Amino acid sequence: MSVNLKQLAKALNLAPSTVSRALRDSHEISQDTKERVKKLATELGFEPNPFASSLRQSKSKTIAVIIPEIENNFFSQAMNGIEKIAQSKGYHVLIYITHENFEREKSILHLLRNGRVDGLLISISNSTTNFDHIEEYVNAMIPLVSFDRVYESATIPSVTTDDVYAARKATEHLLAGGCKRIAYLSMAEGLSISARRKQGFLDALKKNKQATGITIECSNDDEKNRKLIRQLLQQKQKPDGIFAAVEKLAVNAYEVCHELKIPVPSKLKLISFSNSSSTALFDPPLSTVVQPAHLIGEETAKVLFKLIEKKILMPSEKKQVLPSFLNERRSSAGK
Amino acid sequence: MSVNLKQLAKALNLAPSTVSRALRDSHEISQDTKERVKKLATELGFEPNPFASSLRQSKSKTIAVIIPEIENNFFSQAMNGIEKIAQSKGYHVLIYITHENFEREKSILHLLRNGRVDGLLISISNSTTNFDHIEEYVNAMIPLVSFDRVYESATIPSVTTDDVYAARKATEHLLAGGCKRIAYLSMAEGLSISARRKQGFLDALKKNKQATGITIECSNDDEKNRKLIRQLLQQKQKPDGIFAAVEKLAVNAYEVCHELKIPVPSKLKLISFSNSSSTALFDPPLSTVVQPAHLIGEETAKVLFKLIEKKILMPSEKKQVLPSFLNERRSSAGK
DNA sequence: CTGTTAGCGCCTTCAT
DNA sequence: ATGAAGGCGCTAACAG
Repeated sequence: MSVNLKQLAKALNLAPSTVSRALRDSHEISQDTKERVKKLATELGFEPNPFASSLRQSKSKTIAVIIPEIENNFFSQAMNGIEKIAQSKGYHVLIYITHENFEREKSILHLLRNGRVDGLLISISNSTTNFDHIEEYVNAMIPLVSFDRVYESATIPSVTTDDVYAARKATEHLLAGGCKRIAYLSMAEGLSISARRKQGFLDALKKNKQATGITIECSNDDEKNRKLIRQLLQQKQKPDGIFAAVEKLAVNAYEVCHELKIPVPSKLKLISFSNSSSTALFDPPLSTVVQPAHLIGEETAKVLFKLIEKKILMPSEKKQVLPSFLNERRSSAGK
Repeated sequence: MSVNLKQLAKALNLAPSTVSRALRDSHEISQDTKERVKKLATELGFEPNPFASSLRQSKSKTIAVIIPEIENNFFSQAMNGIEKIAQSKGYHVLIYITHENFEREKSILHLLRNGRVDGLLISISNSTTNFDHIEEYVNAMIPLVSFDRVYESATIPSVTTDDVYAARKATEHLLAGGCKRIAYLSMAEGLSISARRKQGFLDALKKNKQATGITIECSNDDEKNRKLIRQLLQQKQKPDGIFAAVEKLAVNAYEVCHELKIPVPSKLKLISFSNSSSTALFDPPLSTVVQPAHLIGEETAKVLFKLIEKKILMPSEKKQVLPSFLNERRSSAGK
């Protein structure tokens, strides 16, 4: 391949150790040699072999990001934020997609327990029920931070949004618009996040005695979801409001509304968690609860780097909660 | 950290090399020892140090993906396809986002010229005009495949869609719907892909003498784009059709149409390149040219792995062209 | 079938 | 301010 330290040293009539120090700006090298070394290094396009230095220093300058999916605005925005911080720190980013598969998540984590990365960021798959594979990292003292879909543990830092609050606000918004019977479309129970959003939904209803709530468990299967929603909207006691826990389900709901020609928002109001900006162009424009995904990514990465650099975390950084934003649009407009 | 090969060997009363071979299923190790070794290895949770073996074998089992952005359905879908193939091959994936910045692209490529990865996939930034940094890889014999936004070079394999054809088809679709004056909204000239789409647009118009075309150069700035489109739609000779080269611009066009209350498709027909499935819910549903992004990702990765494994590429694999799909929806419905 | 030896390229003592 | 030597953990070549 290309030139290595030894060759560079020979070309300069210096010892490899001197060259190594010069390149790393050691104070015990004369200004003169430093310049000489750096000049030739760039000329020859020298780049230190990352494996040799990782092996020697046992650190990789690499982090891993493990996410359930990437074709999802929330995760791609978070990824963007993470990559930005990592790049600014001179770190490399490995990406792993679990496809919501617990076994895959386990085996990826297992794979990374060997020093390949200096730390990892994870958003947990929705099929994950056991957290031993995460606990292992705590024991192994490898920095790990979880975000959004977090593992609720005292020892692992996390960055989330206040899903309970946001879901309550969204539900209250529907109630304020006059909804009396609201359906909550949820995805994958067992996920902390899903439980929290449902909690907020129920909290809002509890405080409002005139309204009732229904909960519909949906899945990743669009066809099945539409069927469920179709049944929901065709029964005698049909809802006048729908709160979708994830954008995908709002899309399914829209599809059914279009199909059954149910006027939104006059007969049915809709709101959903979503990070897609084009929901503004939906027919009608979809009201959304937007999570600060990019910021979540940035903050998660920042916390990880503090851990990697062995800095002390402020108490507020250990469990960071960022506010979501309610975007009121026509789909939930009051009468 | 955890246990290493030497310790494992000592615990088994074997030489490190024997253990190494046993774990890699070498044919010259007895079934008996293999089992003994593997048993203890999993018991102790042994994972070989990746840097030591990468250093020794000078291969990293890692590829890099360099893309202009990730908050874009095309790229996140392509990424998904790439990651899928890489995972099936047991490879790790490093992700780098250039944010359409040429300098960043250059420095990332520079950074990777040292063996950190066994090969790379790149989709070129739209501010890239010089390709020396790519040529370097050809000279260094490091496998590199470009996709979608490719560098047109005889030596570098690529995977694209037939943008000329797809753009021509989309334009012809507008013409068939009765459009006489079509505006083409383009992003970032200088990009091969943009040039190709424009070419297809012009080709279609050339064959149709009754219609004329206008070209509008847009940018990444939504505000400016809307202003340009507003001007376009308010002039005396306004277009009756718009073809957006990227989804972002279609969104801008929709925004302006809503704002100016221009009825789509009766007064203005719209079509756009896009990989967002929720365009079906737009008001009105947006006609799109959809690229097979996931497949492009898969194919690109497959070609890269053939290169890495030093397999011969079939002629058809060197410059792979996959078909896009025209999704006719209401926004471009004929009168 | 298993062990011994050497070295991948770098960084870090320890000398000078 | 510079050099020499050793070793990070693994694997491949060479013995036996």
